[in-house]
Amino acid sequence: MTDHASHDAHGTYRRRAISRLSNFVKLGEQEVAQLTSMAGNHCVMAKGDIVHAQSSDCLYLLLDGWAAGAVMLENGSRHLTMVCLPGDILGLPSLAVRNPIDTVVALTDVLVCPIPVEAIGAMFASNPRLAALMFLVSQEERSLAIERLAMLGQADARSRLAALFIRLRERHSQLDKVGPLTFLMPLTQREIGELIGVSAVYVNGLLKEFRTSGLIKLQDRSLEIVDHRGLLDIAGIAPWHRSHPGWLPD
Amino acid sequence: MTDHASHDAHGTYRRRAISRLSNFVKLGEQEVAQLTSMAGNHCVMAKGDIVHAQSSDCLYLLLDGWAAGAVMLENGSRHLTMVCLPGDILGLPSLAVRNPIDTVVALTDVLVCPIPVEAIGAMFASNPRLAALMFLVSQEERSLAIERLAMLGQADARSRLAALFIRLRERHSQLDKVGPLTFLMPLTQREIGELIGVSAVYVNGLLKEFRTSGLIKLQDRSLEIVDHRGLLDIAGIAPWHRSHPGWLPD
DNA sequence: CGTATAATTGATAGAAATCAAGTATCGTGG
DNA sequence: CCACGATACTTGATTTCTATCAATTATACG
Repeated sequence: MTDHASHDAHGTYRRRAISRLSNFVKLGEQEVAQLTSMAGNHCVMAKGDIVHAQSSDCLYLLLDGWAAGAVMLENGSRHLTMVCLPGDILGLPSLAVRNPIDTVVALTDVLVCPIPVEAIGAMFASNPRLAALMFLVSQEERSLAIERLAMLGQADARSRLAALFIRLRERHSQLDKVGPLTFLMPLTQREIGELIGVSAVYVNGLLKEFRTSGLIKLQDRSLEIVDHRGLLDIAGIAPWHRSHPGWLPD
Repeated sequence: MTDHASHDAHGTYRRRAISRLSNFVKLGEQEVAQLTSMAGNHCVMAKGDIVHAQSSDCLYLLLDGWAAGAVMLENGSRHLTMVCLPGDILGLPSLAVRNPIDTVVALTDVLVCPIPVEAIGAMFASNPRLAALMFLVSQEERSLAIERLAMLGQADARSRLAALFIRLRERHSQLDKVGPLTFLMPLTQREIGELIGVSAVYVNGLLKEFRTSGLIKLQDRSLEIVDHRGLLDIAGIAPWHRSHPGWLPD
């Protein structure tokens, strides 16, 4: 994460981020170009920074690093509602609501591109296919949120932790096709607890259990999915499959 | 709910449903007409029916009655992820994903209009303002889901029940401006439990507590919010405020 | 009027939080 | 290179919240 600026001068990060979008539907050259042009100059933010708050009048395309949607409750605790990986657009939900829910915090140092909201409106007018794609991506994230909601309501902490690892791996492998079973997982135990709704102490015990059961290996912020089938069984979920709708315009 | 068909011949239910959309941004006459025309002939479904499953190739506009997004977990339990009121569009999240999450069940007898997905694609091409509005509405629902997610993860059952009643009242009063503090609330205690992630037995105890504390009155499926401020305090949330963005096309 | 569903109440069990204390681990500056 | 503080992790004891079980009483429904 030291060399962001110079790398992105070549558009490396932008291409990677946009490729995650275009694996939903095929995009033409000029559409990729339009997406690229919507995002302004990249900027770096430090771990712990608030990338997006309610007051902001722009969205952000995450180019590198991990972020998370965060909700601060009045009782003082924080919940992390989703993990954001490169290619995610940050701040969409807050377009519709004035309430200060859905802030986005950087979990690592991150590289982002601001996207003015006017560019979103312009995109709806000028390129309905891209608009529909953004709509679709947003529905996918909503579906993921619905799944987390259901598991938080009805499944125990063990299942929720297994589901977290499975979905993280799936989303991560959209980015880097190589070595999809081992990847950098920079979440602290506290953050994992904030994601699945348990205390950090309890996360610690679950991780110990997962390791001794041979489900995962986790050290130095590197996570290896050892027994994928076992994790699926514990989570009680199926692998995620995007649809490839034929109804998009163009 | 006996006379749906004849009433909707006059478009009463359609106008009410669409008015809930248009309180987000002002819609012109012809836009309302286009929205109305997208929805096909209404049909009635019975309490308990599955309104929308994954395989379906159309969405539904809910005209009357209550429905809910439901997730069936492999452990046999069911979670209700959102309450759907007239004016809600059912089935949007499943546009992006093949997994069979997000079914919609009728909590009462309901009146719905099917909307073919091709009509959504056509709307993106022909009326970007309506498309952006649907995008916005969807982001609002995502924000509501994010809030439920955070409360389920970090707040206790008492807070979650209070938050449920508050948000239900707010959404209900978008429909019927009269008597917003008392309204028909057809959820059973079991369904409330499936919404806030606790057992029906525990819901029973919480309701008893709410009644004796003078927070609510609840009988014959009619809910009265007696102490709104008290509920807000227990829930630890603020009233919901839609934004009125100026960036929509047209 | 019988039957299924919903609501209520009490007793017990289990899941996860909190409290407390201690041990890495790491970046920073002397 | 080491000392230092801050953050992250680990472990065990105790408490709180909520589930489950069991039994009873409404309430609706054909």
